Amino acid sequence: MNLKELAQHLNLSPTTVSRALNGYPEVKETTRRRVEEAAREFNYMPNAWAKGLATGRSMSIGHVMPTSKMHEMVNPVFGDFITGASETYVKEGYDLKLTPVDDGDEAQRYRALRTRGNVDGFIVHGPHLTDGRIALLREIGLPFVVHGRASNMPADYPWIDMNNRRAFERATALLIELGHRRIALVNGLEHMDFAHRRREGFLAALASHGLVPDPALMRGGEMTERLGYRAAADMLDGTSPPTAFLVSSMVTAIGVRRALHERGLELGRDVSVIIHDDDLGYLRNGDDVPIFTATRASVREAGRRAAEMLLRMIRDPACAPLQSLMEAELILGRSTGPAPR
Amino acid sequence: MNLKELAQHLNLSPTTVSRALNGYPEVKETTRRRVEEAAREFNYMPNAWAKGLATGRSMSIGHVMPTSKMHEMVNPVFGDFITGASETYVKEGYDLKLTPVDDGDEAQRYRALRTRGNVDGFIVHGPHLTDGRIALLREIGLPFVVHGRASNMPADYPWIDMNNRRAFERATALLIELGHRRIALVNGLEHMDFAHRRREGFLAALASHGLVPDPALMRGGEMTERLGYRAAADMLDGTSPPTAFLVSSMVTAIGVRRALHERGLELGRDVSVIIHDDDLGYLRNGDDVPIFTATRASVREAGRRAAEMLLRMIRDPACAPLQSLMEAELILGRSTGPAPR
DNA sequence: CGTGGAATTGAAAGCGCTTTGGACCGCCTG
DNA sequence: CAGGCGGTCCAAAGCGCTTTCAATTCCACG
Repeated sequence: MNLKELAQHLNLSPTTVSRALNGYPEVKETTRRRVEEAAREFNYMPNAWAKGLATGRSMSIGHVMPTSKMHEMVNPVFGDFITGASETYVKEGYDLKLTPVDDGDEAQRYRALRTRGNVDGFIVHGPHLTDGRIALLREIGLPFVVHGRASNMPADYPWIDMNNRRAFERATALLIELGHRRIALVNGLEHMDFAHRRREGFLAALASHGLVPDPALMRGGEMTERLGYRAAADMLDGTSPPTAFLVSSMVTAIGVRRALHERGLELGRDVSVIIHDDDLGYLRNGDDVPIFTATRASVREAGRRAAEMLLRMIRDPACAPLQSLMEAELILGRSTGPAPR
Repeated sequence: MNLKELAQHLNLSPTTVSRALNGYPEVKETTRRRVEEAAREFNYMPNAWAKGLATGRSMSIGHVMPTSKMHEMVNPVFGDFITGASETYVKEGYDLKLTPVDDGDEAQRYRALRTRGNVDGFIVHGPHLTDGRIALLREIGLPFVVHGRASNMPADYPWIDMNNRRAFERATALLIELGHRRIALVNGLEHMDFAHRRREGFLAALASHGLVPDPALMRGGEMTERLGYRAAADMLDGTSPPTAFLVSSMVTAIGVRRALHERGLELGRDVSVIIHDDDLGYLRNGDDVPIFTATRASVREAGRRAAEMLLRMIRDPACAPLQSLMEAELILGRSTGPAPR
């Protein structure tokens, strides 16, 4: 059943039916109802391609995930973000188009999505400190929102981010107040912007308490269980082991915990750990009582909001670049305690 | 730059240019080259909407994720599967369209995707033992591939699955051979087909060794860390605790490990654990030496293959339903050992 | 009653591509 | 030389929708 057939059934012109269905004001209320009813009855739905062709809008959003950075991107964070974004899209009638892209032809690919006209906007995932995609997308001229920021770029693009710096600064300060002096940082890959900011927060807190950072207690890498295990193992077996860890992800912290257990150390008594918790659906930080003390911010919520921002910018192209900073909450679990003497 | 403009530049008709670009035989070789060159030069790409409208093919595949089963679906397995599928799609010029769907209007939504004509096929995620989507999709008439199977349905639809039954049967047999008699199963949600099959495999192995399953040692649920912890804690504190665990996921096993450690039990010595390992990118089961003894099958590879099957069926609609069963490999890690006496 | 403006509806021209049904040309065959 | 036949190319008709512009109807009002 297409528009023309539906119109014939109703003894109306396609014009009127189209208008009725799209909420234009110049159609009589009774006609509109008649049309809507018939549309429901025959289960009519406009053909997306024809509509896209006629309107120039595609009603879909491109999420481009770089595959060479796969380890970083195809991770639960990505999944949860996408889910959040989808919740918004589905409400507004948008679709989500996922495009993996090999690192080389990134520009090529964005342009293709543009000129083939099949997305109305982009979400950019996993920005680096310096990230060429921002200039590229601006040049391409389609609305976009970056999940995260790129510290080394002029900050006049649209983004949504969690306040990584503040979160890690607060967490570090908490550990210091608990008496810890040798605090380790197990971070993500530090060319990624979020990890860089976390480190800044960490360093700022140390500095403001007059502590000198020890390079031996800072480690960055892909946030795997293994990284946590290795980093913790090395540090704990070192000459002057840390009494506390700041860990960038739940998964990594599990590795840290493994190293602790292996050495007969008890979490929260012998060694304190604070993690950043993205509040992922399937990897919860305890239920009633959090296992880990954590800075927490829902990445799913970020996805929802990013999508809202993007849609708003699509609807109103004149709109200034929207930006949004989310604060993490600091929640107390059982993994922190006063520094052992 | 659109087709017409390109044609004018070349002093050709749009017809010829279109044919040249789409590899039709009735265009002179020199003309074709001229056209291709110009297309490259002006960076011409056909408008996807127009093309879709004209051809009736959309060059995109729908992945529908049910949001009420979110906990099960939006998990790393889903992410890795998608990644694998994308690798295939991108090679063949397809796009991946992600649609979350509220449980109620599932049928509605599939139909909408169909009649609005914006996908050429579906991948079905997370089949239940009895799953209405299969009949629905068949009725809708678009090609589809199910990731997993639905045991209670006639098996004449296209699917790709891992041999869950065999994997768990082998794993159980291994534990029995190591002398274990009280073996616990910490499974996924057992209305999900994969979990059901795993349990069958587990039971079959017990039976064929003359062992009687103990309901107190079987638990199913969402495969979270917490499930593993709770299940293990309860069972270990019970009247006759198990000496070995069979665990359906890496994440869950981490919870089991936590319970063990808390009780001063050592993995592989006091208690053996075998997991199923989906070989996820960021949650590896060790590197050189696997931490857990595991049945392993790459879910990403499954995604790749599922996509290939689907594309083949799209190209050849007369093609019989493709089906593919992948075997898991059993890898020995450090989490298993002879039963303590 | 006539009239102008608002309300309502339609005809038709795209949107950018594919594809059908020729047209034209050169060349081979009988 | 007529007829036929590949080899190339093009004009034009869609695909199903939106949107501009114009037509028609309906009323209120003078």
